[in-house]
Amino acid sequence: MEQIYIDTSKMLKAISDPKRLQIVDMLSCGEQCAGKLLEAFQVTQPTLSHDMKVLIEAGIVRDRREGKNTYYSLDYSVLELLHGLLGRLFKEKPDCICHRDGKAP
Amino acid sequence: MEQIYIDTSKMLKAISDPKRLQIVDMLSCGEQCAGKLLEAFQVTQPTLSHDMKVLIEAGIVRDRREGKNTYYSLDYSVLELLHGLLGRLFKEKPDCICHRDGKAP
DNA sequence: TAGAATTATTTGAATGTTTCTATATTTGAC
DNA sequence: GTCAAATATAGAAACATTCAAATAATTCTA
Repeated sequence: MEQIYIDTSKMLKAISDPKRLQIVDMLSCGEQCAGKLLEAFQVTQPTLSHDMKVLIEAGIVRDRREGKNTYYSLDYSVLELLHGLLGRLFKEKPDCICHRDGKAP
Repeated sequence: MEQIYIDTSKMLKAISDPKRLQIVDMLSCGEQCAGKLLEAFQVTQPTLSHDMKVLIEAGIVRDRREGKNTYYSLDYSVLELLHGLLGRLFKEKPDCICHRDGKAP
């Protein structure tokens, strides 16, 4: 299994949850602190904290501490990479694995 | 929770597995029958059958029976929809939920 | 209709995810 | 240093997912 599939699927898994997808949507207009995000969702604080960690570990979100608050923001370079990857994945391409002989990598 | 997040996350979840991502990649050059896919992966036949069902139920893949064989192909309209959705999700937009008052939908 | 080939479904065990309560950590204000 | 506010971590229960073995269903061929 090629690494690209593993890395991509990790990012996709992070946003393949309705709540986390909505968090990404909320961050798309700029960074927000945990408290603001918590107000917008009906979950406990530890649950949100865990979800943010999942997004951070996937590379999609960055965190920044400022005083008592933690601010979260999207990593656009990673998101654009993911978006481009998917665009290429869906389209026919000369180096597609279906053109290779034998087993898949 | 708005339906769009639920539907989108269902599609994302379907392709958030390295194996299924690779299957989508293999189908991006045209339809393939189950036997061909099975040759390319080191999984049992029931496992592949189950994975195909997940992709079909997410709307990403269509199946077509021809004699003893089942042929799978990508639904490009759905994939382009998903791709466009993600593109918009990541970018700032006037109707973003972060601009709304009160709680998130 | 029998038999073979191809794909689908069921079942169950192992594993992973979600999300809570309780507790800990970090930081600013006093 | 002590307290309060904001966030993180630990632990546990409930729930969902993964995947192989066994079995069933479908369809062609003879």
